[in-house]
Amino acid sequence: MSHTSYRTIQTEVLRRIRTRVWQPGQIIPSEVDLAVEFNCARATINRALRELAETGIIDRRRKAGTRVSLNPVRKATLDIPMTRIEIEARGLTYGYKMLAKNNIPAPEDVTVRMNLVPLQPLLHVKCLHLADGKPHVFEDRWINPNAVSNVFTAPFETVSPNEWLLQNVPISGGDIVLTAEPATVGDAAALGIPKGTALFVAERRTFIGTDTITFVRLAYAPGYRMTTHI
Amino acid sequence: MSHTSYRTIQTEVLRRIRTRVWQPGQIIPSEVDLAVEFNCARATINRALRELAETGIIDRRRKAGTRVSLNPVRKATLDIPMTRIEIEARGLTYGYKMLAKNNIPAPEDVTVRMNLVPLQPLLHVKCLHLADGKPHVFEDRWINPNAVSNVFTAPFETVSPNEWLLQNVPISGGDIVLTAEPATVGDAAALGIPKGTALFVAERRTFIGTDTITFVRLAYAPGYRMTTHI
DNA sequence: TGTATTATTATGTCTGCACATAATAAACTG
DNA sequence: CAGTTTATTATGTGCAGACATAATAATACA
Repeated sequence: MSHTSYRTIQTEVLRRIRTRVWQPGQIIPSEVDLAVEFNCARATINRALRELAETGIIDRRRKAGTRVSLNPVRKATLDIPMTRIEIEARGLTYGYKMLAKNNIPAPEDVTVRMNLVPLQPLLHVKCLHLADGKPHVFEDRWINPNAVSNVFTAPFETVSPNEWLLQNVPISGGDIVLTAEPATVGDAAALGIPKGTALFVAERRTFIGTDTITFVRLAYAPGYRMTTHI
Repeated sequence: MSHTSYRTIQTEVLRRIRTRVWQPGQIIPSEVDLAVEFNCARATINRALRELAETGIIDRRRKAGTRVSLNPVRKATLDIPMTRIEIEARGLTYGYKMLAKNNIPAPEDVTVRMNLVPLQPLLHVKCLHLADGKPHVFEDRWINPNAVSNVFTAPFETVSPNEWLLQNVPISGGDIVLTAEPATVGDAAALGIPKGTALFVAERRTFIGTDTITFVRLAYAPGYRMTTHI
């Protein structure tokens, strides 16, 4: 066996798990043993298994060894592109319209989520992303000017906060909450749909260090599908 | 600098990207150069950058080199646990109730999605997962008996298909579609909510090789939040 | 001048070795 | 025997070197 790549090993390991040669909860041979079996370096086995562990298929612990996951928590990867790119990737024409821009004290539910003091003034931008002229997603965003000093120079009349922030603010961490909600009056007006329509909603918080940069609620027009694969 | 781990390098690379020392679209020094700068092996730089590339922060291409992503497609990881585990992890009591089980010809929308011939008999199971006695998610599942020969022996009266399949069927892959839908009559009856309520719905297909094992529609009770972080 | 061929180069992967570290098992001790 | 200390061990990480491969740049050629 000459060409023993880490991918070959992954395939074989997956086959053994699928065919129950190695059963859920069971320990599998050590890296050293597998390296002997596959006639390769331990580093190669290590890489193969490390990547599989990242997907949740196997569990690894020092000294305890590697075992097939008992409670398979599969991990799927969601791609979070810029909205413009997402629309253009579907072959549709992207359109953008700013609906409102204010620098106002944020309501409490926003300041709580952003971990800021109540009534702190934040930049509030509402806008609409269009696909082939039709409303695609309604963006309702709060931006912390203290974390993004030059935000007042941003041309949100022509560039979406989504895009401007991605291009102008240092990349950092965040979290995302996906829910289904009935369309509010504001959603309904922006998207041109009846109030109460079931909407796919994503709420995202973005941090830099411990500061919350921005909080955004994205209400997608009916029919939106977020897809991923395992 | 003695302790130059790949994590240290990742942190520093991220810092340079955040602080615009390396700007979006710009090429960054080669692995060899960075190895010299950080006084470590190229393999260490390689690992640091390879992992960052997996998150979409940088783009790497042979010969062309490594550059900071111009259109950052962030990648978030969704955990897909067994429903029982998901509920118990929140400290709630898990409950399960089978609502129906039939071996019937599947409707066309199901056979299409499962890539099967029309009207093929499939095992249809409807059930409810409860959290602290309250409906949590309504599971409407179709199982291909040809791909899961022993499915008729499965005790779906007491164990959910979700759980039984994960424990008993070798899975090779699948895809997930997340949407928001108004509750159907069936959803409403199962979950005890008004028809038309906005529901978070996940549709999952699971494959073994090219065969579709199962197609499931999971309609979550109002208030369900799917969370992830970047 | 446009096209085909041939370097060149940065990343991709593998090896063999070394030491670090966390978690367990074994030994020890009061 | 319970509790603590001390091996032991599988994985985690790092290094130096080698060859593979894809993509570009340079060159040769028609």
